[in-house]
Amino acid sequence: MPYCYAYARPALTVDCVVFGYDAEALQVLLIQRDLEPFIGKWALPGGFVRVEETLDDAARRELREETGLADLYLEQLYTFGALARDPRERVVSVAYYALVELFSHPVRAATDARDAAWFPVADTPPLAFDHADILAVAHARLRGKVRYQPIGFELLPEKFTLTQLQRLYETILDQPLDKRNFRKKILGMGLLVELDEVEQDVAHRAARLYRFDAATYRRLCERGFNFEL
Amino acid sequence: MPYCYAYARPALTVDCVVFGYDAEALQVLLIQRDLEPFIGKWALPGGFVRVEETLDDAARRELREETGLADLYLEQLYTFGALARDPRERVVSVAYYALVELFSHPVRAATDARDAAWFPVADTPPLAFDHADILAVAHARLRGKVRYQPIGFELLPEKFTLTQLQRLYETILDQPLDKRNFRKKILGMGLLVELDEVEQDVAHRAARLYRFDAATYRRLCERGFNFEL
DNA sequence: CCAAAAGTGTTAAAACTACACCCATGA
DNA sequence: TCATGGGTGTAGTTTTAACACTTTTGG
Repeated sequence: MPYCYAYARPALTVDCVVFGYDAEALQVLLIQRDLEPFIGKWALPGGFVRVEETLDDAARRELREETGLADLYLEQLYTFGALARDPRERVVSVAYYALVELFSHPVRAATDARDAAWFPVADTPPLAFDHADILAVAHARLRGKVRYQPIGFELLPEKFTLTQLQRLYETILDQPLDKRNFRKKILGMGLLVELDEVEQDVAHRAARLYRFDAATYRRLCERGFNFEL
Repeated sequence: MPYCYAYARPALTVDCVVFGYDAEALQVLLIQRDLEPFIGKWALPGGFVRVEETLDDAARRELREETGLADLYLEQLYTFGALARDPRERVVSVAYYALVELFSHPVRAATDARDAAWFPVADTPPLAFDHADILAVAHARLRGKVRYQPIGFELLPEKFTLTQLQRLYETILDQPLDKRNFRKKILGMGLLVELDEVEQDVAHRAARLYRFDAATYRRLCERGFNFEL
């Protein structure tokens, strides 16, 4: 035990709530623990923060190590510090949430994880630690944030149809949206580029594809533009 | 050094950004450090998290110890984990922000603090550590949150005039508001109770006093009400 | 030709913005 | 009686909400 301090210190971890979207429901990436405590239980990916890495770096490293995911939208969520979160000892955890396009990012279990898999947010298995609380906070944050930041696009492929986008918003906000009003509003912002492409392999009229124009968004933001709904 | 661990652990602190409002400007409560490092410099109140207390408890305890403040609106802000935040060693800090009615809560310096005083947010002395960054994040959060949560009332006395409320919003949002439109909107929400009292000791017509009706607000929230602007 | 989803405008109601004068009070 | 801020309404504009049919395509 070579690391000694004058006062007791809580352990510090990061936990990541990774959201994906599969045209049916909002999904969350869980790992099945291969370590005590809660061995065999499903949990959020995460682990201890090293003393020489930032919190963001720790979150990205743990995600890479435990699930194989890299290069995703990641943002700090909240820090959980209840006394009995972890049965072993006092552990404070900085939670992050991430958004990823589910299909183009296959996941694989690795370090400390027996398995890694997607579950519908509304229907997860029982989770280890206070991870159900963390998931609930993350879900609430996503619902709130999606209305005034264009982060929904992180959950879709680069090219998408307006109907896909609408379904995504309907799923996250859990309310139906009017098709014409939705299109008017979203196109009116001028943040979508209409592509010369349409959907493939559908048994009906193919929809036009669009992509989100991040450069224009940044430019508009500088001029005081606010994304909304 | 009786506390030893198998891996190195960052130290964990809390820091508090306490906002007040004095009819002129938004103020922040700072303490003058009486300890190394940054001895003599102004800083946010805060300190180490004890292993047997929650983060919220630590924030409240440090505020009480260093400034004498208790019973205020307190909310977690963000966790700061840059590698060189503290020149001594790796320290991760969970930042909180608090709102307090400035006049009825006198502050006094105490533990580890040579002095405690209010400064205009827009004109603080140079701050220790990364506390200027923390203050900036807290200020941005306050500006954002005040629009869709009725937290501005925490900065005013229990009984206030509509003009005081309007000035507060103008100060926080840093933009002028139209008097008639502001009154129409805020009264239209039905969250203010008109009292049978008016201002005292003013050299002109005395304004009616109101108070925020927290009970009604909670009731409306349950029915899906959303405070806005 | 049928099924399925794409795409497209209008209208009424509500919300927002801009704006100016009289009133009450104390000095 | 004057200076100071308190209190009040309306009209034009913009935004939002509700709503249904025709088109395209593949099976």
